[in-house]
Amino acid sequence: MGRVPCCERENVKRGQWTLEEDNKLASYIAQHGTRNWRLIPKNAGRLQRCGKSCRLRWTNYLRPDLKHGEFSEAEEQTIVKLHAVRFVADVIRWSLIAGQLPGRTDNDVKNHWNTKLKKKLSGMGIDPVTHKPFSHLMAEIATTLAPPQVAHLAEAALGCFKDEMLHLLTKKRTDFASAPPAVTGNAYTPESTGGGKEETIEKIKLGLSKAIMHDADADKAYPTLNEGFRYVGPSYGNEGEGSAWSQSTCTGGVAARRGGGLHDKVEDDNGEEAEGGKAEHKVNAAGMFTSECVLWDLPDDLMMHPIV
DNA sequence: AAGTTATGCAACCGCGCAGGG
DNA sequence: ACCCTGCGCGGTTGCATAACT
Repeated sequence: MGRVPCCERENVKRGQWTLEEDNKLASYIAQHGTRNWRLIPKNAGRLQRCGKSCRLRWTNYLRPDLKHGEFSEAEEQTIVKLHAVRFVADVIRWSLIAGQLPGRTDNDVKNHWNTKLKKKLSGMGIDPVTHKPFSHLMAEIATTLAPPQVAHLAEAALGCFKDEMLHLLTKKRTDFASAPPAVTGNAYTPESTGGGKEETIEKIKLGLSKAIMHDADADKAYPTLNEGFRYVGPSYGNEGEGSAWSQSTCTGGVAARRGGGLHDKVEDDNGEEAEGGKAEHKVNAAGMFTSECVLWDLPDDLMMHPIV
């Protein structure tokens, strides 16, 4: 037996809400509150909406305490910080994150994260899922694989990267007349590069290897970027005044660095050692962010928020 | 100016949980 | 113990608009 739908599909309007519908719903809720969403559409001036739709419209848009418009820099930083904590806890609860931002809904926060903040972090060379620099992740992966597997992985990744770069460059119609192989027209195909793919991959691999083998100066701060965003945690590499390239390629032996690994041993409140597992992350989420592997300078009140 | 692509937001979908009967 | 209902949640989709060609 399937799940009973929340409402009859017929005679139920969908899509954008009109001003009239908003007014009906808002005035009804102002008088009667939000008990029993299923009955609200009928009672609120015969709204042809299902109760669930009404609830969403109210909670995400019509509530008088909601804040609309751009997210402030402080709000963005809070989202990123809490997202990092939630990741460690294995659970991203947008509602809890939104709870720290008065006037913002979980939907707001989620959308802002998906459309802007993820790109922002990626642009900084930081993986928005793990909140670690891409270089660090690559190094971590490399340490867990046998050399032939690493080579295959690197080749595959670089092939994708190269294709993407060429796609972008040709799309922008950048003139690389002096940089063979020339890409003719703006219809890029791997073949159109004149067979230089293997060579290019080899060059990039060589460059990567050099970067990875480079001696670490691991305590430099992560580069400050534009738009007021600053990663305040420890450095994962030896990046300096780097471009996105230097951020993502110069790992500087970070694989051996302790503290940021996904499977590092950590201690709980009783000093007992644990390894792996969800509970471990929950217990140590705050601890991790107040120790060497701190990613963001979280204030105590945020850190102490229970992780569910 | 017209067509195409990218972006951001609002809304929807379906699952899981909690509480009541 | 089981079923039903309401609600909350995260993931996804659809659409309007901006940006680009």
